[in-house]
Amino acid sequence: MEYSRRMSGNIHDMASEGWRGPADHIIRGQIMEAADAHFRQFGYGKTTVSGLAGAIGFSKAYIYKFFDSKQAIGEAIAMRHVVEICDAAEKAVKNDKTSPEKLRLLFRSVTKSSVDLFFLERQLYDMVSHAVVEDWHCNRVMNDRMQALVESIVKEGRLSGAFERKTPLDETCRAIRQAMKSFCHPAMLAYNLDNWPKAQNELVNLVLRSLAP
Amino acid sequence: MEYSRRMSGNIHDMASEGWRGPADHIIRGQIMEAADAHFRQFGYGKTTVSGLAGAIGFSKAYIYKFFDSKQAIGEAIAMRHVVEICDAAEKAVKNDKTSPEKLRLLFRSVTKSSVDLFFLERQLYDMVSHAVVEDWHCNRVMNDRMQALVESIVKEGRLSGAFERKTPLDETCRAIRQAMKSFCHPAMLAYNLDNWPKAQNELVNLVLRSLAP
DNA sequence: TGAGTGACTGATATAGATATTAGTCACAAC
DNA sequence: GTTGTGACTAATATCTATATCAGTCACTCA
Repeated sequence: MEYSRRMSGNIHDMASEGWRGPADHIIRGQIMEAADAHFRQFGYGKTTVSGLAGAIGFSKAYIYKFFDSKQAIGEAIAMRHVVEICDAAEKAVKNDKTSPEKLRLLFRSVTKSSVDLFFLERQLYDMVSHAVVEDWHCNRVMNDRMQALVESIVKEGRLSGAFERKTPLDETCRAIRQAMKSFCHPAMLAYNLDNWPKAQNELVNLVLRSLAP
Repeated sequence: MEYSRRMSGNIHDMASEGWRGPADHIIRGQIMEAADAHFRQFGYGKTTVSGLAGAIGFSKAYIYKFFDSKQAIGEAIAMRHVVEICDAAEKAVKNDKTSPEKLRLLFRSVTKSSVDLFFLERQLYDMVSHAVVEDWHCNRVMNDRMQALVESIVKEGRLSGAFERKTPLDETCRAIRQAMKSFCHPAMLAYNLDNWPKAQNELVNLVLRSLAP
């Protein structure tokens, strides 16, 4: 299916909340493609379920054979973009760089993805913001993957001797993510649009100094 | 005057933007007291300039002999609370504690003040939020004072040998304030209400590790 | 000349009637 | 049993007429 190719991992484990009927039905993919296009063009609020149904040549009632609600469709689309952001971040750190470099690249990648979404696909950004602010399921997925990524980098850095080993691992990782929230959280992104590369670089420098052995 | 006693420093330098007529006129004080009470009770949006005027026994037109606009009154009130928060912070670090302790106390004080405002005076908090988000004048004042406070603590810590001296002072201070934004910025406060003492403590620990010589 | 105001305007908010929309269900066609 | 829908309801959004409000100004009164 078109849509599942764009997902990493098992799409059903991550995005199947609010789904109805067969998970791999072809119509589900058509609904999601239509939803993606409509959310991009009109935004989440102005998109109607009837419009979605019309776009793929069915009646509105049929949509509800595949999704619990309009929000469930929104979550599925938001999840795709959240997964894209996470995938890009994982790809950015999957190389031969040092642990400090990886941490730097991780946050640069996430912020870059978010800022791009903010500027290039504002309608989608607004929806993803809602997802984060209202703590949709996809937000949990995002947080878990980010936590895991940070943890793996810090662990690696500790093993290689690049990072200190005294502070408890979980505290360190929580604090790092908290520090970076002022760049990653949608509610803050708007205040850092002008000079985020410099400000973020300085913040990562601080984080790396805190990790020094 | 009642109101100026509650200010530290020169109130005219800080809050006189949008003022009209004599700065020390007794009516100005009455307007501000009425405004403070109305903003507390009804919020900024639901408070009317006519209501303010009626409360002190004058007509609405007279108010405009003292303030450019309703927002100017709002700024003056927001400034009072911003100044209170800053004063509390300065008081919290004016003791014989070590520099690391001071940094810890500084951020604890600011967050505490903000959270208290959030819970106890929600209407005022909403107004102060607007002031910060829309970058009113009082926000500049707040930022400048906070920057100065952080800088003085870091400088002192560097002199005493408690903090490292390699990183440029201004970069260090900017990064520290950026890191703490996820607790100080009104847009983020709501997401950290549940466990801010623990999360903030961990973040300050990280900052202090980054400052270690 | 300074203190104070009624009456005015354009912009904004409110309210209530109207129209869309999300979501369900019984049912038809195959 | 699977695919698909028209008709329905309750909730929500949109529209519009009305009222309120921010802000000004010419004016009065002392």
